[in-house]
Amino acid sequence: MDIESATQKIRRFFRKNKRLPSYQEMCRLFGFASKHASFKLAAKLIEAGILGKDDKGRLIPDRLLPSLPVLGIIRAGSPTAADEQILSSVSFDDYLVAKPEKSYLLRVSGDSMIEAGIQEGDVVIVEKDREPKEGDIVVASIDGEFTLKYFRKRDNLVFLAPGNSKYSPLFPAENLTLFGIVISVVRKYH
Amino acid sequence: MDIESATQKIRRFFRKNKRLPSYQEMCRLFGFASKHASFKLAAKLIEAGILGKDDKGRLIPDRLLPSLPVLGIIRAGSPTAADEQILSSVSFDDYLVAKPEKSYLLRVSGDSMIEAGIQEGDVVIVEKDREPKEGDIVVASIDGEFTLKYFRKRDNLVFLAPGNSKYSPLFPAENLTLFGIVISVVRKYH
DNA sequence: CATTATAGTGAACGATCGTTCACCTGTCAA
DNA sequence: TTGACAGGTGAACGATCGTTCACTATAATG
Repeated sequence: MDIESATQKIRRFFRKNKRLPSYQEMCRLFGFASKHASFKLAAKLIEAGILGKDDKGRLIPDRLLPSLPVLGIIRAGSPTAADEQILSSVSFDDYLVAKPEKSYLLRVSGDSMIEAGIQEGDVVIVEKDREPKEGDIVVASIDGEFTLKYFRKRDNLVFLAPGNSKYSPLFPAENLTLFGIVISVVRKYH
Repeated sequence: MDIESATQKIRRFFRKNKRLPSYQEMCRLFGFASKHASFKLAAKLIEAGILGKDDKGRLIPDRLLPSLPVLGIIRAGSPTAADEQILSSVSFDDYLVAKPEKSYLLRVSGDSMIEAGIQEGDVVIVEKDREPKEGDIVVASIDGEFTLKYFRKRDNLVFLAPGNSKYSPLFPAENLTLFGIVISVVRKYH
């Protein structure tokens, strides 16, 4: 049983059960008859940095989580491994949603932010209770209308600007309520 | 100890340790002196659908995972809970990356796909070993140049089209190698 | 051939696991 | 005042946990 296929099997187990297998379960997973075989294999995985250990000796995932390789574009040539490893080990959940208790998702309808690269059908992650800065994309209700727009502030004048030259900026006549600022955008093609 | 604050503490533990606490650890977490108190509290959380149980009696997360509310835009009015719950319980990892073993990440440079809503600095998730269909966005090497473009096929003529009217379509003179098709896009603002 | 290393078996240990049971409070309604 | 009940304590159980040790089988090396 080589390390790579073992990693793959453990990863599959972890994705399915949301936890790591015990040594006993690894035996079923790998076809071992003895727990000690799993124990030694796990030691190798720890050595390889794929698994880790708790303060109290329990197995914990380390580089087991979907660590997609991050490639960089070199102008001419094939894609090569990028030096930055920011995304490689972190889950998208942690990467995209900093404060899950203050966030919600919104499926975008309309084309008012299309020049900002936000299309119909995209999902935006919105964080509440945060002071918007000039240029942020915000979810707002302006005079009863509910929209996704740029937050603009010019000489103490606050208004909402669309990311689409077909539309005009919105100046609040009566009421402007902010429901949060957009911290990330997600799009899925297939 | 009410259910909500217990859920919050367990969620915090799970995010930190990538696993659920044992009843003993819950005692430290909740300030209990007896495991049985944790046991009964966990029973309530299971009743509430927040936790679940394994085939073998182990605790597993159910609705504990970061379940961001998905809101929908009603034309006039405040955002309300959307009927679709696709995203609510699924992690972004599972949502965005269908086949992690065949995927990689690419940080986008350049503006050649800006009209497709893909900007400089965005991260695209690319899946390898997949036959591109007309209109797919692909990562390709054309005559030694490495790019992100639309895959076009017209009357058996294959070429690459940019998502930016400033640029022209690229017709392969010698060589066209595909490195995968873009299945999702991720952008982070803050 | 002998030797060393690698991989797996199998038994055993103390610790921790989930679970059950009996008991001890308070609080609130009858 | 009484009884029921919910919430927490504490001890106990068998099962499983991680870990250790001694042993076997196979392959590679000299």
